[in-house]
Amino acid sequence: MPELPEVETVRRGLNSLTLNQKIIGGEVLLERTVAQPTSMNKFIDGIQGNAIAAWHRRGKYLLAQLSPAPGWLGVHLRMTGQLLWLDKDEPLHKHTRVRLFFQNNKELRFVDQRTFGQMWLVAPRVEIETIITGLAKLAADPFSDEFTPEYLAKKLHNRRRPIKTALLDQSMVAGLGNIYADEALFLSKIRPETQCIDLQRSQIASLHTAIIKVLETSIAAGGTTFSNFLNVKGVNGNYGGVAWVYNRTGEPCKICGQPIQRIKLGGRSSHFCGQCQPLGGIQKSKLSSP
DNA sequence: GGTACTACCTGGAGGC
DNA sequence: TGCCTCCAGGTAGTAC
Repeated sequence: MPELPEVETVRRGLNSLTLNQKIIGGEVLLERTVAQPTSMNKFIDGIQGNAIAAWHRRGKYLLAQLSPAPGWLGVHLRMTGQLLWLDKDEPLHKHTRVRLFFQNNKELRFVDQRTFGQMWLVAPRVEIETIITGLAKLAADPFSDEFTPEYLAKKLHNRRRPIKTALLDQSMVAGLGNIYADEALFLSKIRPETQCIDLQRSQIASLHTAIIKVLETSIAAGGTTFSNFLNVKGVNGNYGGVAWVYNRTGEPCKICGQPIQRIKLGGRSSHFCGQCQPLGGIQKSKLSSP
């Protein structure tokens, strides 16, 4: 399930492979993948003849800046979406949803098993947030100057909800998902069900550091090995091998040896170590690397 | 306004 | 072997 590090890995790959090459056509194989415009012909007509000047990322959204018509192509991978840069004659995968044809027999292919992923075409001179409405709700990016311990403390101030649920809320922190929320909470020794209002300032500062650290570690590893994440060349990431708690239910904690526990919060699985992440307590740090 | 819950969707795993 | 049920999870919409 692509989160910020996976989306950033894809963005970097796309920027190295797809820029300044004319889009000569396309094909929409699953209509609901394209959220805007609702007409498939308008989508293809609007995008062809352009090239991609640069790929940007906001939270988990990928935004392609089009040229010469200064519009945008927005992509959200949701759960299982993949953007693959392939030769046009590569056999079609069963879950291929959208194809964009480039010069030189190349193709950008959107493959998405669970069909949650979406694409938007934003016409020139149209405010991007009016089309991709999720962008307007995004909080600060963890790698932005705006994302400081004070910013995080302000966001969590007086909130009566579990910190894990808050971290998954994109209006609190942009880009975190289930994997890295669990990992960041482990690194900061905070139990997932801890109410935001009960967090001490030092815990929030620790959490702020942990969020950045875990995201940087994963980006350096090329994203996660979990699920079916692939970069634009179809290669899996390497983060899974160094995960502290995610997807390790019952396995020994890498710090204390206690079995990793799993609970449900907000309908999502949360993984934690009951010893290293005591309820309401702050433990002396022993964490360095797995 | 803040929070919790549900639907969307497909394929794999597990039980019978 | 085949069928059924449950589970995974990001986001939008809805209810309270």
